[in-house]
Amino acid sequence: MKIEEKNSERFTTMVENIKKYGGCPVSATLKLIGGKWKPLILYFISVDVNRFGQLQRMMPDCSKRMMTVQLRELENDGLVHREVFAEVPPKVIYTLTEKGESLRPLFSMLSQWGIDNILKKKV
Amino acid sequence: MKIEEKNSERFTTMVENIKKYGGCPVSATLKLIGGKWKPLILYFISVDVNRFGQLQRMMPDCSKRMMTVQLRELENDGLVHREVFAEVPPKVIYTLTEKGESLRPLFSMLSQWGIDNILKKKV
DNA sequence: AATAATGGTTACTTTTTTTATACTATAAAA
DNA sequence: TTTTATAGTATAAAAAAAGTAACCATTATT
Repeated sequence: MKIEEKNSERFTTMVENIKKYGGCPVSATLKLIGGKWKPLILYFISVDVNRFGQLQRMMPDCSKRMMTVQLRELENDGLVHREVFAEVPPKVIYTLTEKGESLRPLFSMLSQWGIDNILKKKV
Repeated sequence: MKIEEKNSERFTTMVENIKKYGGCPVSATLKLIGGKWKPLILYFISVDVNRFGQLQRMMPDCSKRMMTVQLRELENDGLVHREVFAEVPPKVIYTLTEKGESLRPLFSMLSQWGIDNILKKKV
């Protein structure tokens, strides 16, 4: 009897999820929030650093192009809302959607895990 | 008064973490678990699908090379332990380290969020 | 008349990730 | 003696992600 069979009851949940939904739900989530600058962008928007230029000043290592690309992806994934004002010079305000807001507890766990398991070593 | 100043108290936590630890703790965590096949590999190891060939059979779309690369990264990051038995044919068993085990609640949240916010749409 | 401010876009290059294919060692079993 | 099993390596090619730099439109200010 193979281990694959022996333990089969133990991982039906995940395997069934994958079959049922056509992919791993964890990977799917990580795909949305895992972009190089996305956690930081979402975080800053969540504390009302919500304009393109403001975000850039907070993240000087993120190029204009990357900022645009990541913001557009976040928008397309429904995590961020982009509101354009018909003014000159242009004014655009980014806010979290409800879906974006719902990530808060997740981010808080990810952050704490990172502090406890990765970053603290460097102190 | 700029918004950056106005809201400064509101995001000192994250900004201070970044300064204190030299990076965003969320990004740091995502870097460890965000590899294309890592969630699935960690999951299968966690349910004792713990040999190279078994993992391959469970994830036929992950090439041998990718499997090796991801397993080595997980090992180097201290999430997975690799035990080699001096047998022929070779026998290697992968297990979660304590650090790897500590990811469980995180994965459970990531999975639920993905089911609720991404995958359910496809049903 | 030139400059600044905002929020980008476009084209091109470099870097990183992923894929594909072939190859390895050893002992046991057919 | 050829095949099977295990757990990988090595090398090159293709694809995806990220970086760089120049450009754009409009209005107000200098």
